Amino acid sequence: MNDFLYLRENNIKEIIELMLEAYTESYSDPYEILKKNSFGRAHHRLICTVNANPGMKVADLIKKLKITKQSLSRVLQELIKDKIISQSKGEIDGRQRLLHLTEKGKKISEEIFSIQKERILKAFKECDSQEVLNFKKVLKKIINN
Amino acid sequence: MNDFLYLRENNIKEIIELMLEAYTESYSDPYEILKKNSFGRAHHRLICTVNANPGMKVADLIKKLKITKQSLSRVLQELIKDKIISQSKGEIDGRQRLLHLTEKGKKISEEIFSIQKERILKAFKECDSQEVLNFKKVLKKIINN
DNA sequence: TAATATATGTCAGCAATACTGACTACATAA
DNA sequence: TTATGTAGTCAGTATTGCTGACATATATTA
Repeated sequence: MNDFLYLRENNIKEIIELMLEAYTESYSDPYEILKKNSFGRAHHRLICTVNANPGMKVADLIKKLKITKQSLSRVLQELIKDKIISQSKGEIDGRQRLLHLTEKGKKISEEIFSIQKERILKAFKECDSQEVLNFKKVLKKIINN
Repeated sequence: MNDFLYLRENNIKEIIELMLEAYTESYSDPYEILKKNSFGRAHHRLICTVNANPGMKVADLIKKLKITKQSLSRVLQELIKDKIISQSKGEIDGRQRLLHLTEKGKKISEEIFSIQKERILKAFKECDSQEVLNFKKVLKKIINN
């Protein structure tokens, strides 16, 4: 018996397309809230990433978002000016600027999240815990490469 | 016993961020091949979606990609001019333009896919069939809302 | 200490992707 | 026939991304 159908080209191709769809849907859900705050896709990605990695340095943010420091800078300075994100000097390496969400930033992040959560929660409620656990495990494997 | 930890806010928040990362990584892998053909992110999304939904109509493509018809048009016309995508008049409804990859389009799509596949295959090889099956199931649930 | 390397920031210009609004052409449906 | 739906187009603008060049502060190395 062939137990490796899940490694077949057609299955992988389908999954790659499903990931595009799931991402496009999930990250367009909070469009209105973002717009209300004059934020776009770039701000969203930045807020979400800093929220998940408090205290990360600028270089790491650039690597994760896969944009140049000049592209990052425009959006980051906007968010710092709006007091959504704060910077602190690295204690070990004083050249680094460590990024955090401010209280205001956390509040907006929660608003955004609460919208995105709806879709995910609805999906997860139709699944059991093992299925969601496996979903998360595979997601992580896709990233760690 | 609480079997619903997987529905908790922090878990969902983490997964939303993982989806952003996995998408960003997966869809930047084939950057060089796209660049070689003078294609960008927009062309990539379009090729991937038409490949997964041969014969889809323009309106459906707009809905899936969540862009305006004007934004779509520029990129679509480029791909039609380059003979990557072809249009045919709908047989039932003559107003529709049904989209297909040409032979050339299928070839490029395969090239792109073969690069993206590497990451996914490597991840899947570290998982068993049930885990991948569950991953796909949950992805689909996230989309169908 | 002096020279070099690293992390970050900034300025200028350009390219790609996306938006709105207005209008046209054609096919279908009422 | 008239109204509606599908697609295409033109013009202008906003956002997000890029490259190249240069500046500043801090850390590391010779």
